[in-house]
Amino acid sequence: MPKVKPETLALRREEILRAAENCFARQGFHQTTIQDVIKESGLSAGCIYGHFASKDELIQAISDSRHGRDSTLFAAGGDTDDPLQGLRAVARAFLGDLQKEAGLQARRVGLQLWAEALRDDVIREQVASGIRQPIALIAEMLRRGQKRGVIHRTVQPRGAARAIVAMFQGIVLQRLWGESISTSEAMQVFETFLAGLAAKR
Amino acid sequence: MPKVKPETLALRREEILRAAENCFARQGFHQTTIQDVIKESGLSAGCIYGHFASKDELIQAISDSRHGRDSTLFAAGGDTDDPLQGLRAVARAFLGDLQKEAGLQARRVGLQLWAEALRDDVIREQVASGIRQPIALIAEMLRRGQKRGVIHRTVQPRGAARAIVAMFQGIVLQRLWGESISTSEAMQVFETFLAGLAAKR
Amino acid sequence: MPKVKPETLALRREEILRAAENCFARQGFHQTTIQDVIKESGLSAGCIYGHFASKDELIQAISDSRHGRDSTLFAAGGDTDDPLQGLRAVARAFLGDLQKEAGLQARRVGLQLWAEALRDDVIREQVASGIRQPIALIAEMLRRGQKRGVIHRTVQPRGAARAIVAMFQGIVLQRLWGESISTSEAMQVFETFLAGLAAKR
Amino acid sequence: MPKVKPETLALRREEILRAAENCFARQGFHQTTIQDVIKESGLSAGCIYGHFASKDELIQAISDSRHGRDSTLFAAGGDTDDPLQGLRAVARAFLGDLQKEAGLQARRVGLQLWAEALRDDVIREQVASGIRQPIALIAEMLRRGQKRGVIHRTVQPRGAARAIVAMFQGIVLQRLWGESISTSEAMQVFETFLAGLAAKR
DNA sequence: GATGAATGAGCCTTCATTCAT
DNA sequence: TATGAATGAAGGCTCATTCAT
Repeated sequence: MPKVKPETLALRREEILRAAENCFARQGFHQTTIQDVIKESGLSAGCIYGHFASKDELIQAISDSRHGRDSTLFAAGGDTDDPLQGLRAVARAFLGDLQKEAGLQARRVGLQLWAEALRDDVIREQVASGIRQPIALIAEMLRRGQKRGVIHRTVQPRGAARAIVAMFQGIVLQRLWGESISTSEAMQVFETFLAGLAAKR
Repeated sequence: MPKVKPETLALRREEILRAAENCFARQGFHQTTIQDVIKESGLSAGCIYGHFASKDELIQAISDSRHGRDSTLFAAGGDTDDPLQGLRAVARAFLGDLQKEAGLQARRVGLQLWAEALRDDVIREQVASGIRQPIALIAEMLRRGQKRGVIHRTVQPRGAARAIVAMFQGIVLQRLWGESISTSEAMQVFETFLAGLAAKR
Repeated sequence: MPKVKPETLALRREEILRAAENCFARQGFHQTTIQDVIKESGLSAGCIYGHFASKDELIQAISDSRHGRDSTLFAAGGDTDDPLQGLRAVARAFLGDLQKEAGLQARRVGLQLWAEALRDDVIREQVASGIRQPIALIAEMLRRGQKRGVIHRTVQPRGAARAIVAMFQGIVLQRLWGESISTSEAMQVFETFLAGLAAKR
Repeated sequence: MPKVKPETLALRREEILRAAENCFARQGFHQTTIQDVIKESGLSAGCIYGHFASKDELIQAISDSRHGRDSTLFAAGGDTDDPLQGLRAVARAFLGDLQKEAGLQARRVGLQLWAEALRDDVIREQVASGIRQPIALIAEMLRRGQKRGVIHRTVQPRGAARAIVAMFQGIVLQRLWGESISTSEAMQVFETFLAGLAAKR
C-alpha cells in the first residue's frame, strides 16, 4: 500500500534529523529556525512537516536519538569483573568520546537538552533516565566490589555512583566551554578518587 | 538638578533585573518575552528599555549579576588552615545553597547561561571565569595541603580541583532535574573522595 | 522544479509595488505603515517581506521604478530636427502628463523622493540623474540649434537647459499643490521663453 | 501676573524653534524625534511641551516662521520702476540667498514643507500663499512694464510670473541636491528669458 | 516653569505552519 | 510525496506624550 518503501521514509527522516542536529548544535533550539533546517537539509518546508508535525516534535526526536547514546558508553565497563577496572573503562570511554568532534557535537545538543529539561517534562524524563541508568550501573558495580572486598565498606554505592556521574557531567560542561582536558590527565585524577573508593587505602 | 535620587535609578534597575530573573528561571531566556518581564515587573516597555537597551543586554546583566555569586560561596573555605576542613566547608556551603529556593532559582538561570555560553562569547567568558576562580582556589588549598603533608603528594592540584568543581556542577544539574540530594548524604560521599586525596590512606 | 512560473513572481512584486505606491502617494513614505500596504494590497506581511527585505527596500524599489519615467517623457522631442519644435514637443508631453491622474500620482511620489533625496544618498543619486539626463538632452538640442542658426548664439546651452528643467519642476510643484495649470496657457507662456532663445528676436 | 517676563517666554520659544529647525533640516520632520530636539536644544521634554502642545504644532510653527521669508526676498524688486531691472534685482536676491548656508538650511526645511503640503491642508495653504504673493508681485511688475511698453504686449503677466517663480523653485531643488549654481551664470541665463519678455526683441 | 522617568499604543519584522500545485 | 509562496500571530522595540517632583 505505501508507495514508497518504508526504508526510504526512515532514511529521509534520518536526513532531516541530522540536518536539524547540526543546526541545533550550532545555534541552539530556539535560535534555529525551520528555515535553517531547510537550508541545511536541502529539503523543503513541506517535506519536513511531512515527517515531523512541528518544531517541538523535531526537538523531541533529537532528544530521543540522543537518549541511548550514553548507555552505550557506560556499557563499556559492564564486561569486567573488577569494579575498579570497570570504572576505569567507563571513564576512558567517556573521556575518549569527548575528544572526537562527533562526541562534542552530541554533547553540545545534550547541553541544550539539559537546559530544556527545566521546562519540558518529557525531555526532563529522558535526560533524567539517561543518567539514572549509568548511576544504577555504577552503583551495582560498587556493590559487587564491596562484596568482593575491593571497595571500601563505608562507601555508599548509590551516592558515590551519583557523584561519579556528576563529575563526568561537569567535565562535559568544561570541555564544551573550550577547556582542553586530556584523557591521560583526567584519568590520573580519576585514580585519586578511585583510591578513595578502594578498600585498601 | 536631578529630581530623582540616583539611588532610585539603581533600585529600579534592580527591580527589573529581579523580574527578569524570575521569568528567565521559569521559562528560559528565549521563551521569555519582554511582555512577560513587563507583567512580572508591573512596569512598562518604555521603562524597561530606558534601563536596558535590549533584551540581550538584560540577559547580559543577569549573567553579570550571577557572576559573583559562586565566588562568595567558594570563599567559605578560605579562612581555614586545614585544606580538608576547607574543602568540607566549601562543600557544605555549596550544598546548603542548593537546598534554598533562592539558590535553586539562581542555578536555574545559571543552567541557561551554561547553555548560552556555547553561542555567546561574553557569557562564555563569564561562565568560564566563574569556574576558573573556584578551581584556582581549591588547587591552592590542595597545594598548601601537600606542603603540610595532609594531601597525598601524587595528587595533581589543578586537575583534582577541576574534578571537584565538575562534581559540584553535576550535582547542580541533577538537583535541578528534581533529584533530592540531601546535604548529609552528599557530604558523606564527599568524604570518600577526600579520603582519596588524603596523605594517609 | 519551480511549481510557480517565474513570471508570477514578478507579477506579485509589481502588485506589491503598485499598492505601496498608492499608499506613498496618499500618505508619504513615513506616514505609510506596512499595515497600510498590507491592506491596500490584500496580501500578508510575510508575503510582502518575502519580496522586499524591508520598508526601505520598498521605498528604494519605488524610486527605481519612477526613475525611468521622465526619460520617456523627455524622449518626446528627440525625433524632431528643429530644436524649437523639439522643445515644444517635450513641453507638451510633460504638461499633458500632468493632466492625467496617473501622471499626478507619479509626481506625488516623486515629490516625496525629492525631499527624501536630502537624506538618502541612493535616492539623491537617482533623482539627480533623472534630471541630468533631460538637461543633457535639451542642452544638446540647443547646441544643434545654434549650429543651424535657429538658437541665439549667446545662449548657454547647459545653463538654459537647466533653467527649462527647473521651470518644469516648479510647475509640477504648483500643480501638486492644487493649482490648475492648463496646457494651452502654459504652452503660450513657454513660447515667450522660446522667443528669448530664438536667434531672430 | 505672569511670573516670567513675556519676552523671556518668546525667547525660549525661539530657542526651541531654532533647535527644531536644525533637526528638521538635517533629518526631516518624521525622522526627527522629540528626543533629538531635546538634545539639540539642551532643554527637557516637559519644557518643550510647555511651549508647544505637540510635535505637529512644532512643525506648524516652523512652517509659520518660514512663511514670511520669501516675501522679504521678492520685495527686493519692488522699489525699481523698470520691471526688467526689478526682475533682475529679485533674481539676484534669490540666487544670492542660495549661496549662504542660512538660506540653504531654510530651503531644506522648505522642501520638506513642500512635500508635507500634499497631506496637510494648513501647510499647503501656507506654502501656496507663499508662492501666490511673489507671483502676484511679478505679474504686477510685468503689467506695469507692458503699460510702459518695456514688456512685450503678448506676454501673459500671470502665466509668465508663475513660470518665473517655478524656475526659481526648480533651481532651489537642484541646488539642494548638490548642484553648484553660480549666481553669475544663472543671471546670464535669466537674461535670455528676459529677452523673451522684452518688447524689443 | 522646568525636569526626566514612566507610559503604552503601535511600528517593523520574523517565523512556525499551511496548502495549492 | 515534495515544493515553496503565502499566512498571520507575536515579538522586540520606539517615541510622542504625561505628570509627580
